[in-house]
Amino acid sequence: MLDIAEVARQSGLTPSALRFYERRELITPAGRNGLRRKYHPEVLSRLMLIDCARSCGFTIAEIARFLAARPRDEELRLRMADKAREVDVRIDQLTRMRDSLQHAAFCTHDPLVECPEFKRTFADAAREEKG
Amino acid sequence: MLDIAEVARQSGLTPSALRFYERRELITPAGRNGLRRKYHPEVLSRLMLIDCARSCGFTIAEIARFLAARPRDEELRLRMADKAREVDVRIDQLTRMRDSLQHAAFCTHDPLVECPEFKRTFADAAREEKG
DNA sequence: CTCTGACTTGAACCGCGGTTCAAGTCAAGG
DNA sequence: CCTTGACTTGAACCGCGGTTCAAGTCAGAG
Repeated sequence: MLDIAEVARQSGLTPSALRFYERRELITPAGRNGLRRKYHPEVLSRLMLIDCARSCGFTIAEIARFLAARPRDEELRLRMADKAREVDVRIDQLTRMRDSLQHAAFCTHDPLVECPEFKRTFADAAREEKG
Repeated sequence: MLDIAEVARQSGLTPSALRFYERRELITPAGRNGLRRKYHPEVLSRLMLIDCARSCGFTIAEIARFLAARPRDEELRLRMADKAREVDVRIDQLTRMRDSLQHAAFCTHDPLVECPEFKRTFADAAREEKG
């Protein structure tokens, strides 16, 4: 069993963030030693999942619903499929953004935003949003 | 020239958001008609760029610095190259997240989070973060 | 048994990205 | 000229994702 400081150290989160996640029902301590929380080591992989989801743009509330999901929850399935499509769109955006950044890091236009190649990227993005 | 309501309509933002962006120096009206802002149509493509950057996880402050960039700003170039690498990592994360979501939408594990295929995804993510 | 210092709680606060509100201005139509 | 209603301002407020603080508890070392 791990205490909160150990979980914090291994997960890279602060104790206050862990308590905050608990209030939002993302994690639960395995038990207490007096007042002090003690955690199963498995909490660490759950925290990794949470971290990954957060950095993919899910809110805390979404993650909580998701973690509580059971296979019968058809509505949630639909939401997940929706989210998968959203994520796909974001992947395209990010891909263009990465290409633009790479170009911008070498481009000599002044100001950089006026670079025609750069502008084309966003024209493409706009076209895709409509089409 | 467009008035603020027209820019709002065409960009999908609210007038208050446009004024907020102005305070943060993301956009500037071309002039005023009395007190009322009037905008060049070009502001719309700038707003699309801003929107794209926002949805790629840039903060308002980052975007402001970026929009003001000139080719001599070597520090900014480095930051952009860094950011390109960060974005690349995020693309990988999102790709895994999309795959997981697609799987989860059909998976029958109860609870869904306990699905081994699902867990593998995050184990992969963890491994990649180290390597 | 006493002390210490890491833990506990709830409540207040923070920065971000805006929105909402009250009060005032003013361009355009009648 | 008068009204109207879309604009203007600054200031207060919002939800999110936490952090910080004050006050209290208590496990374990000495």
